Amino acid sequence: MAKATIDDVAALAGVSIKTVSRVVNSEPNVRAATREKVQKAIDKLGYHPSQSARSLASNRSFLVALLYDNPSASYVIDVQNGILAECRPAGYDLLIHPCDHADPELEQQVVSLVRQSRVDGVVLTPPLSDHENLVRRLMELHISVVVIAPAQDAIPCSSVMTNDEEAAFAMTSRLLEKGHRRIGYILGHPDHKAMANRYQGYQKALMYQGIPVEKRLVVQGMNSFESGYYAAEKLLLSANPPSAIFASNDDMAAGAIKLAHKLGKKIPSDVAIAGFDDIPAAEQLWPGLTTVRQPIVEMARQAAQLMLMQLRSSEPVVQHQRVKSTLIQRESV
Amino acid sequence: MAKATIDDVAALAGVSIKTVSRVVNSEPNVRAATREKVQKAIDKLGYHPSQSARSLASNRSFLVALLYDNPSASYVIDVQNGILAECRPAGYDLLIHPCDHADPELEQQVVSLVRQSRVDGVVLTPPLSDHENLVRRLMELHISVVVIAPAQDAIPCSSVMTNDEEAAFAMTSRLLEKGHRRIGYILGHPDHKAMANRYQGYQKALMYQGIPVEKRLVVQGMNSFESGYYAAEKLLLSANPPSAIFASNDDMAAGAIKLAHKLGKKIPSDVAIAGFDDIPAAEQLWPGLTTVRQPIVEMARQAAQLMLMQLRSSEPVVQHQRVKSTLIQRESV
DNA sequence: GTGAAAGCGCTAACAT
DNA sequence: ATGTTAGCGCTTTCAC
Repeated sequence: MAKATIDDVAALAGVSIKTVSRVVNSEPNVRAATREKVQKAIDKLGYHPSQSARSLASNRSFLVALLYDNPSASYVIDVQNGILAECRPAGYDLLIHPCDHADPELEQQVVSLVRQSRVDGVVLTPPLSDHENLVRRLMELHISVVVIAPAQDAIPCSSVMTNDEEAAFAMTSRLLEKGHRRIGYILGHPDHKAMANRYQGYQKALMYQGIPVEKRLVVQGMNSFESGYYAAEKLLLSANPPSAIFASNDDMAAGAIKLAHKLGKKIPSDVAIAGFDDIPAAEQLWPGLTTVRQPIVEMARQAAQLMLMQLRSSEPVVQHQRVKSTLIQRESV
Repeated sequence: MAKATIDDVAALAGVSIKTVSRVVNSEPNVRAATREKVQKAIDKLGYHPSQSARSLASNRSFLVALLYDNPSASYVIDVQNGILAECRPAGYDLLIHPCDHADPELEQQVVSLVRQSRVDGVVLTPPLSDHENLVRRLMELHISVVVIAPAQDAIPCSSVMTNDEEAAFAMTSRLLEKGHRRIGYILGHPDHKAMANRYQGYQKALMYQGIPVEKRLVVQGMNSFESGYYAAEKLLLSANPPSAIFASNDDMAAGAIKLAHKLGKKIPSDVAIAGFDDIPAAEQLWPGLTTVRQPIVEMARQAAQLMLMQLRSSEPVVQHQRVKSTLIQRESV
């Protein structure tokens, strides 16, 4: 059973290759008896259709690409798993393609990828989701494009959105309920536009309670653990330190927690700390990190579903899904 | 510039398609002038060769698959990145394929993948690296197979090995130097044979100092954070608790640290805790986790190099690389 | 409900 | 150094 081809199967089953093709692709217009006969031949020969051959003939690769530029391993893995959960049963394989959102040649590289590998669709994660030129370029190639968690729904392709602003509003409100009035905020990477939505939520919650947003309580972070550590340093070593810190992602919150420990501050009594994302480390930290959980796997699944939908209907289908994040209460707040 | 084919390029350049093919594949026997002429036509038309067509014609897919069954996101991402760093420049794309090492149908699924997608090579990570039947099956398909960190070098294919036993020996010795005499050990998942090597190192270090291995100080873990937490519970709540705990991976060590905090024990004065792997969380924890760093990205790169080497030489090439892990001293020991 | 013929866009083996 | 001729293993179109 070296490598059976469709001809071998057809010969063994005593039918034409077209009929075998019909059976393999679950097409109609085959008598049950014929179908069974063919199936038997397939099993006996251990026949597996060649992707390359069917790609060439049908001009579809059954390949989906995931483009990402995200340092968070857990995020990427969750996205991969979510996409695969939908794509695999549908017969699509996943090509992964990490890239640099700031690379001026990004667009061209991606075009090469799409043209060469003939991928049928592309999924983008933040911050690529907000790279309008890239999205436009991709759509010109007439392939299916879906973006995960774009900052705005202005993007002209299907997307799965989150309620980041709302969730950040809720978290800030929670801090407020606990009696905190001076709440430090660690901003996310400026290239990640979605991070701005979280900051919006923070501001709105404060304003809602008539509390002014103090510039000195808002410091820049870059999404990394280290940047969170240093941002927290600015906050906690200042003349009038905040009683709580809300970091716009968990890695930075982890940095803040580590600094608090170093300074001998008790969490949450001396300083409460909140994060955003619910990375695996969030529950491993001491104390457990109160944060916002994004249903990443679910988002990726929905993105893949949108993609498959588009792939099936020859017409371009643009649809926007929305998922909800939830507040996870642990011990750090 | 809808979709140029090799014929379009040949026509525009005024040469035969074979010459275009030569230029595209950087083959010899083309005059510099001709090469340039063809290149210009390629650029002008925005020509990208079709993978499907060349796969079908050459019987190579330029696709490599990564098979893994590993819950650690950082591990998988590191492996992916390492492989891509080598494969991409060589023109190979990466297909990812998470799977279940305990699934009785695993072998068949993998065979399907390889036959259908016509992948040229497969990389396996633990615990798949020790799945002898799977490896054998894969090799029967005459594709290039490389395993990362197998427990033994008995596997009949190329591999990149680690010195787990040695590193565990070193870590245990470090604990001994610090004066610890009762060192608890949290075993890894029994299906991960490589974990047994770490335990070997622990035992040998103790024996080397004439210290008997106490059964009560060795508890079973399952590689997860939770299992580490419960294993540490058994150890620390026992009648005569150890003064140090060596967990065979970082996730379990993190669990042990969390429990120690809960019990109000100071780390490392009340109980020292050591891990293995150096996951990103290791430095984010409080106190920082003393652990063993495996050069995962480097291992993956080497694995990819072995694979590419094999892919280039038609003969099967079996080669074994060995990388060294290093002890990372932080504050938990 | 089934089949025959014509490619898909390349590479391989052999000319020239 | 360059060109010609066959396929690779399927899907598509159209005939029966």
